Amino acid sequence: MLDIKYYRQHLDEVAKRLLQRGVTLDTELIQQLESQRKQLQIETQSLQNLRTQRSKAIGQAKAQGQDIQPLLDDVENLGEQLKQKKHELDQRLQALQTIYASLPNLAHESVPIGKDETDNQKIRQWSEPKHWSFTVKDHVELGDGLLDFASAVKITGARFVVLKGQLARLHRALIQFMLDLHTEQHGYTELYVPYIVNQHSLYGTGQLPKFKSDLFEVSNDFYLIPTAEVPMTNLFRDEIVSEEQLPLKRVAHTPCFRREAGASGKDTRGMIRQHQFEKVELVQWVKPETSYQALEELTFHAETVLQKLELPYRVMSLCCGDLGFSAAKTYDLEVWLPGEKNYREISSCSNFEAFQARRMQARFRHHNDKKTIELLHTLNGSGLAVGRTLLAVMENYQDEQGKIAVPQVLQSYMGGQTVIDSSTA
RNA sequence: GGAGAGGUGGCUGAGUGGUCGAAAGCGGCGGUCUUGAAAACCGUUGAGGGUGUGAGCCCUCCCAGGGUUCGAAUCCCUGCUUCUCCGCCA
Repeated sequence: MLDIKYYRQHLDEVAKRLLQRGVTLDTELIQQLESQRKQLQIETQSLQNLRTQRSKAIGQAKAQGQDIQPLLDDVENLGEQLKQKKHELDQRLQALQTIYASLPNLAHESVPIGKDETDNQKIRQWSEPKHWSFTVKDHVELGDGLLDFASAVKITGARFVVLKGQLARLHRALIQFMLDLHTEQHGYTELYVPYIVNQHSLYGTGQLPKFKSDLFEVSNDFYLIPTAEVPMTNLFRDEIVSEEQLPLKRVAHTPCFRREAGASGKDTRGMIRQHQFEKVELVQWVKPETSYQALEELTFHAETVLQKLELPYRVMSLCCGDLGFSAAKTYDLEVWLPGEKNYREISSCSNFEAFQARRMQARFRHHNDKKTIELLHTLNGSGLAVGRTLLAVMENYQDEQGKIAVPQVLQSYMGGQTVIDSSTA
């Protein structure tokens, strides 16, 4: 959410910038609601003030043994009036809150203008797709025997997978490798977090109220996490940290659960788009003036995983129209998939500025001026999506016989094994 | 799952219907003293919001959400949560 005061004072500018993101703001309605709100709030508060004064007078009179009946008669209607005003005020406040909470973040000035993913801007590219002297297979063919979709359908349903043998181990090796890299070389502290969260947490990071249909609801007020961003970022909900603690950097590996409600028919082959997948997530809490530098660093931390795995990728700056709800700026890392002959998203690194922090009241106290409390800026990025990394490794490390070489950095996590052969694994 | 006791400011903890946003202590910040520091002493010290150019004035918040009352930290209901005991359990 944006600063309410900012909405009030710069409504036209906000409307203009939201339009870049494809969101039309009914400024007239907002202005109308705001002016009603202002009037009702003043009236309500003055009634509350009156009530307090009268109640105190009654208390005093009673303490002195005076007859309080005349005073009670005097306040007879006050409660009813107050109730009425409060109700009217609440209606306006709720209407405004509903509008404000459903509005996305404003894009940073450096974000490319555009409507959809075709307008995303390529920032850089690392390495080149390999040239193959044989017909490459995709991960579904390569994983024959180890990548078991049929069993998953039987156990659960579509968009799940069972991994077996050396492939399951490679999957686990990737997780260990990523966690070790980020904790040992990039300064992140590892976390283990709940995979089920309440609605307050989902509101804080921006999944609720707008994107409920993307989530698996376990029971009333319990949801499976769609990303570790939710439990991690909410660690500092309603907290005031001291400036010296910043930047805070955390990493966690969790499964992620997504309904993929809007994706029916899309990416149905293989394990590109699953209801359950593993992700290693990077989260940072930083001072506002450093958040864009932090975004570059965090993106580089994610890129490092791909570089060490020697997987060709490119970095895309998402345009206004393709930006996620809470993000002010996002870099997507797209890995080369020979089986698809295409780059596919494998990490998304975003600066949310104060958008999430405001929703969750995550703040810091200035070191020099202890009275000053300011909202933090939050960032996160996948470092990386494990399922997609696994299939990227499979497709990029295949040979003519359909065997998969184990990337060098993973070999120590695989007991020294250098090749996965699905016919023997 | 059963029984009992709790949840108050950064922390400890008092407050069981009236001028309480809340005693006291600790901690923090500023000062006096000191060559410096400590000690001692003095002062100060929660958050969110409304309104106003401003000084200020005002509202809300004592786990959360409802309720009773002229008035609620205090009484009632629901939920969450912590601790102790019992049961069950990876």
